[in-house]
Amino acid sequence: MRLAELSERSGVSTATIKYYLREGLLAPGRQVNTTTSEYDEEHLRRLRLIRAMIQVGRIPVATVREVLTHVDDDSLPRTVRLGAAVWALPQVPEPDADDEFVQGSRAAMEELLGTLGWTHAQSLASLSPAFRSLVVAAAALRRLGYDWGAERLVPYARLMHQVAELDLDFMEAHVSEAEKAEVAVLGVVLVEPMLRALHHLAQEEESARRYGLE
Amino acid sequence: MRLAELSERSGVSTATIKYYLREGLLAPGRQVNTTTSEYDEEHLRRLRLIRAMIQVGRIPVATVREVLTHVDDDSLPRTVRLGAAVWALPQVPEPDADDEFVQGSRAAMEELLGTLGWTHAQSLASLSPAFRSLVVAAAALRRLGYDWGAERLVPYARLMHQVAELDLDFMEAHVSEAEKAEVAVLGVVLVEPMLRALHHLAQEEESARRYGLE
DNA sequence: GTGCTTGGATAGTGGCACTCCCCAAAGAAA
DNA sequence: TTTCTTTGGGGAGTGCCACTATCCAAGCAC
Repeated sequence: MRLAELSERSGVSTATIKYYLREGLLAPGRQVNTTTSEYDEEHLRRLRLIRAMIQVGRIPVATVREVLTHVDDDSLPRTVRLGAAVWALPQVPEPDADDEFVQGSRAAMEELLGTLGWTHAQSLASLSPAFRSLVVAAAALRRLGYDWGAERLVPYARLMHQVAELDLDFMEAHVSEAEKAEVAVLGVVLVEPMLRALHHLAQEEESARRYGLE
Repeated sequence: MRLAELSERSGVSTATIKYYLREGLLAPGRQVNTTTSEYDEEHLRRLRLIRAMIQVGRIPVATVREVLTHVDDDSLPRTVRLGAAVWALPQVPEPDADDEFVQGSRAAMEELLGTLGWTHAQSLASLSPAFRSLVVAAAALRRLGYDWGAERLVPYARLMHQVAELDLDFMEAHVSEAEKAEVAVLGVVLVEPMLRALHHLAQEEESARRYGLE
C-alpha cells in the first residue's frame, strides 16, 4: 500500500506519517521508484502502536523512538529489551540530591523495599527511574507536611505487586503467539492508562457508596 | 514575607511566581503599597502544592487553575468539590463515537461495571472522564488485535478498588485535622504517580524473580 | 539625592507535535 | 507526445505551552 492508503487505514494524516518517518519512528517503506514507496501491514500495525503510545500513553515522540529502538534491538534477549524499553518511559526530572525532603524520602523508600522483601528492586533502586519517581513524589508530599512513609505505602505496594503479577501472567500466556517484544511493551504502556482510569472509577464508586451522590 | 522570600523558601523563581499570580493559580498577596506585597505561609503552602501538581503530577497550568477553583469553591459541599476537582484532571481526548473499536470497547466496559457491581459508576459512566479514558485505552488495544474485555479487566478493577478504599480510609482519617479539600486533592493527584512508580518497581521485581536479571 | 530593590506588565524564548507548501518525478488521460 | 493530476520528500511555518528576560516606575536605605 502507498502512503495515502496507510493514512486512510490508520486515520493518521499523510503529513503526520511523513513526520514520523522523518523522526525515525516508522521504518521507511520499500522504495519502488523516486516518487513511490510501498508499505505493508507491519507498517500499519506499527503506526497504530505509535499512535496509541502518543495519544493514550501520552509519551513524547522522542521517547517513543527510544522505546521502539530498544524493542527492535535483536542483539539483546527479550527480557532485557523489554526492561530497557520500560526504563526509557518518561519519568519525573532528577531531584535535587541536597534537598532534605528528598533525602528523607529516599531513606523511607529504601526502607519500604526492605519491608516488602523486594530484594531485586533494592539492588536496582539506585538506577531505576521508577524508584526515582517514587522518591520525588514522596518528597513532594513530605514538603507539604504529609508523611507517606514506608508503612503507609506497604499496602499500596502489595496491591501493585498483584497487578504486576497479572501483567506478567498475561505476557507469558501470549509470548508464544507473538515473539515480538512489541507485545510486551504494549502491555506495559497501555495498561497504565487503564489502571489510572480504573482507579478513578473505583474512587467514584467507593465515594458514592460511602457518602452518596448528593 | 515578600516575593523574594517566597521565591527563596519555595525554590521557585520570582518570574515563575509572577506568572502563576498572573494566571490566577496563586492568590495575590496583601498589597502594602504600590511596590510591595506581603505573602504568608498559606501562599507558600499553595505554591508548593502547585509545583507538586505541575512537576510530579504533570498537570497543565490551566488544569491546575481549574482544579484549584473547584477546591476553593465554598458554595458546594466538600465531597462534591472534590469530585469536581478530580473530574477536571486531564484525560484523553474525546474518542470518535463512530469508530467500531470505540463502540465495542464501550460495550465491554459497560459490561465490566455490571460484572463488578459498580452501580454508582454505571449511572455516572456516560459523564465520567475516567470511563471515557478507559474506553479509549481499551479501543487502542482492540485496534491492535488484543481483546482486553470485561473478564480480563475484572481482576485489575478489583485491585484498583482496594486501592481506592485505602485512599478514602486515609482521607477520612485526616479530614478532622484539616478541613480543606486541598488535602483530598493532594491525595488524589500525588498518589497517582506513586502508584505508577510502584507498579513499575513491582514489574521489575517480579520480572527479576521469574526470569532473573540476565 | 543616589543607588538598589521591588512588584507589575509586556514581550520574547525554546520545545514540542504537528501542518503547510513547494517541487520534481510518476502515472493517467487526451 | 503532451497535458494534467497525483505522489512522496523536504524545509519552513504554526500554535500551544511553560516559563523567562526586560523594562519601568515607585519605594527604601544610606
